[in-house]
Amino acid sequence: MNIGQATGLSGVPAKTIRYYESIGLIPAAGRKASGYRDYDRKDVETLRFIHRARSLGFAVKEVADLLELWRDRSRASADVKAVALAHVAEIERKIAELDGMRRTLLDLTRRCHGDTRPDCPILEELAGAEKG
Amino acid sequence: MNIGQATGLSGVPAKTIRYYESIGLIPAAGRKASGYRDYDRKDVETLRFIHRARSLGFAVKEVADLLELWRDRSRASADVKAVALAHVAEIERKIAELDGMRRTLLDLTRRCHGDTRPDCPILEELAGAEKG
DNA sequence: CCTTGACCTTCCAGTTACTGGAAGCCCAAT
DNA sequence: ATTGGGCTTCCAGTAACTGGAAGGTCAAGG
Repeated sequence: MNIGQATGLSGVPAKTIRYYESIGLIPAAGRKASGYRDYDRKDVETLRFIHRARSLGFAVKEVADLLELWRDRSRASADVKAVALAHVAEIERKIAELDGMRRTLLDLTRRCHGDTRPDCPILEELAGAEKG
Repeated sequence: MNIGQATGLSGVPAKTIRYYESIGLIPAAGRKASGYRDYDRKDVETLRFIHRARSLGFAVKEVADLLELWRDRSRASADVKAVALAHVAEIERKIAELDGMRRTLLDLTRRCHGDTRPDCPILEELAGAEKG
């Protein structure tokens, strides 16, 4: 099938599929006589795997690792679980960071009256607070 | 003062200060006879403002907007508050997205026994689930 | 006076993960 | 024959820096 079909079945945009090929995340697709890339069901399955892994926030490099684990029938499930849990920890770190920002901002906005007057604690804090 | 001093007082790395200058976030610094950039307390104050805004997750473009609001003595505090609240909403959107990933991953890892056996629900879900 | 080391300068390149766009070929249908 | 998609490659741009090379400046020590 053409790249457009693979896109439809996998959810990965054509441009992104070509990009993945260019960085070696997926092997170079076969070609038809026309020069068009040719995909089969197995290729689409791989693309779907990649699409899901990316949507769970795994970096492309991590997806490459997961693909390897996926193809290695002899790997221990503990290896996969370790990768997943490390990623969860990273996600939790990001959430904590964002939550800190959110709290600080909400605190600042609560103290800003938000009317037509010019004085604003938000800017004052950004300008002068010793903490941050 | 030299750029190194400005870095020490503002928390913004020298390379980043030069970068901010190159993109126009801050005006070009004055120069000494030697060609070294020369900063004063006001410059450092601006850099600290930028540093804090960035640490709260504002994009550089948004920081530029905040700097303008900061310098505009006649702006309404409501304008500043609107920017801050919009940013809070964006942060909350990101947190929700990350939390969704986290939940899914924790669900998968709970179902993976994580021992030396090769079968692993994590990879199986990535490979085959219809949802994701 | 000379050297040493820290600090400064500019410029180029790399990072992450795509995405947009231009120029041009291929294919099916009218 | 011509239209309209879909496909090809390649170049460039995005966000926000960061690393590194080559070389100028400055203050201190001998």
